[in-house]
Amino acid sequence: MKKPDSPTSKSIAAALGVSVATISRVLTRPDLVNERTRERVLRGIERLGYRPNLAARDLRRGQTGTILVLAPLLGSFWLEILYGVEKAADERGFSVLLANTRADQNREKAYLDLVASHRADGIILITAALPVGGKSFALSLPPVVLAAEPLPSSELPAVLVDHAGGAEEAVRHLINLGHRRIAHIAGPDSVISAGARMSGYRKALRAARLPVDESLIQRGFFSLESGTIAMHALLRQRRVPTAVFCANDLMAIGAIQALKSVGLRVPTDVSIVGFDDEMLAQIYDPPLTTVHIPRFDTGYQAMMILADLVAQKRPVRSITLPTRLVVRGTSVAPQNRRAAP
Amino acid sequence: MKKPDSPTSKSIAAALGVSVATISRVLTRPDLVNERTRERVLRGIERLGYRPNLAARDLRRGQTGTILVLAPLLGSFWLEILYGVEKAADERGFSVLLANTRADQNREKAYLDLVASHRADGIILITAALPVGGKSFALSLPPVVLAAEPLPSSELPAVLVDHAGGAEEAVRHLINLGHRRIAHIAGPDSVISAGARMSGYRKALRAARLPVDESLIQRGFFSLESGTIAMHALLRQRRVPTAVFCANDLMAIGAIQALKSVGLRVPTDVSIVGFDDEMLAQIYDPPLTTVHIPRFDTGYQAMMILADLVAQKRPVRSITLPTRLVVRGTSVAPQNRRAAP
DNA sequence: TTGAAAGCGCTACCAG
DNA sequence: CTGGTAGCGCTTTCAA
Repeated sequence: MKKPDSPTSKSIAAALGVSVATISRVLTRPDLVNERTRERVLRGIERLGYRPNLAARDLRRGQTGTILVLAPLLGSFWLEILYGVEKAADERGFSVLLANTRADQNREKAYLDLVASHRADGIILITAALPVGGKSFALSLPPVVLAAEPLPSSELPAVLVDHAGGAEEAVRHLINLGHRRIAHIAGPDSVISAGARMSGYRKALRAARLPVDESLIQRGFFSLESGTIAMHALLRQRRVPTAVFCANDLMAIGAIQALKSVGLRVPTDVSIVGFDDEMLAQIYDPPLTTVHIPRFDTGYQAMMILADLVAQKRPVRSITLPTRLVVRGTSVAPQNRRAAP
Repeated sequence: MKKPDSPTSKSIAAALGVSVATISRVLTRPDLVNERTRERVLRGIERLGYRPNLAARDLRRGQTGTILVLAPLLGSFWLEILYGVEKAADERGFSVLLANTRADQNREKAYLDLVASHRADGIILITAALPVGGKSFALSLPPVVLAAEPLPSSELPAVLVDHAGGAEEAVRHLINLGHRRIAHIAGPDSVISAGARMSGYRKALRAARLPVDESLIQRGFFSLESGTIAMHALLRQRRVPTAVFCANDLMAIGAIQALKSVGLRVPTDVSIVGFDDEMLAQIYDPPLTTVHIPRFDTGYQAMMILADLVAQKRPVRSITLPTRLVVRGTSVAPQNRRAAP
């Protein structure tokens, strides 16, 4: 029985007749090593299957090469952001720790501590609604970058999305189609981006000199059911809207289902526009007109900023990414009912 | 200017007038410490905001308390497995590193190395189709648990799903409804579970003494488009099937869209059953009859097994989880066309 | 019950 | 260009 212990720099050094310092240099600053020794060491490492112990390296360097992605829940929406983070992390030589806080403050705190505990160098916070532990948080702040969703009154660097602009474009699209009575199914007040989407809706209406009818604004919770309920409420109005702009795709689909359930057709009777452009939007029947959010890019940029932050490179700025309207099958010009037989 | 360095066990020990050993013991073996000292140390730790340096702990212990989840791509399907892994990891005190191999062998190799590099203690492999670096892999094997998808000829502990049983139940459901001409849109040959689903299909047919018509079996690639294409191929058969069992939900929806495009209705003209029970299946119109896979549980169990493996606890076994048929709106008894006017 | 001290494996500094 | 070596902060004997 031999020792099945994995080789260390020391054992490799001994086997090759060089010092551990040389092993280390070959791996981290190869330019400082004579080419022939370097080759020899490299071959030895390969042959003996040596892998540097990153725990030791981390300890010595005081860094981990790992970042933490913290999300309150992990829907398919956030998943794509994660892809982007991963891609960038890969390029910058970081590993990605993933943690799901399930919107629990305690869990969140615990995960934030991972940075203080030297398990990660920084954090990408993908969150909505949930403020992070108040002021005490801001004090001993680890490197944090916000992704996709702003936090109230926070100076943290962030990669944001132009929710208001996207909403405005969506509603303008409806207006250009000829709609005059356009409703809005909004997201919860607690979510900042939901507010931004609503203000975009209002702005587009005002820009077209259309009245903003508050009874045409219903609030939902981003769930399919809440979209259905909101739509039914809209249907009870004296004059039913000819189009509805929904704050996300799921509620848009809920609205469509409500419409179908009372025998109204989309888009013939009512046009619907969603927000987010989830996979769902493309696949649904009819395919949903919606506002695309550059999720992958959001994650990618956030990771890049975080990497700079950790390396204390350039001064960090926040950036806002544009959205893009994707016109599919749920938005058409309003049909003049009286023209029908 | 004071040192903004984070406190270490040494600095805490000095501040409290105890030795570093005591600090360590309070945190890891509190029972070995006198109650009063323990209280005092705990308070001191709290007050000074001490967090043990996990890199140092990892180095000393030779373990990291971190596991790696390796997935070839991260669809919403895998996401729920991830939830389960996370939950269990949380319970067992592990952190979760996430890596997306994008089905690239090199990246996969690199990530596998994270264990050898002491960045993680073990791996949960969520994969399909892709064999992992051949025999050399099996040699210096880190603790690995397979989730959801078996690997060809592998002895690795795994949490599997009874794909064949689920498929059989789905087809039996169709048969019980009165269908006799049931087609199958299969997944790619390279995916083992796709094969299992097909064999379940065959088995159900045989059990009902129904002929297995090979022309009624079309192959797809788990994508929506491939489902559409396969359905069109089925439509070209001399006698169109009255029901189609699809190897996943996406292809089922592709099939439905193909049917709609030629003016056939689901389920009136043709019944459709999917597999996986993705969120999509519930939301789609009509809602899809499909086979539910216990994804969360799969991840949860896999993590539990891995934790045991890492701790070298009980001998590790593989387990197979059952599926569950979810009857929704796309499967009904076949309509007798001749009875129509 | 507590303290002193020996490393875990690596990197980076200092000599040569 | 290379080697020797001092720690990084922690856990864990071994003594007291």
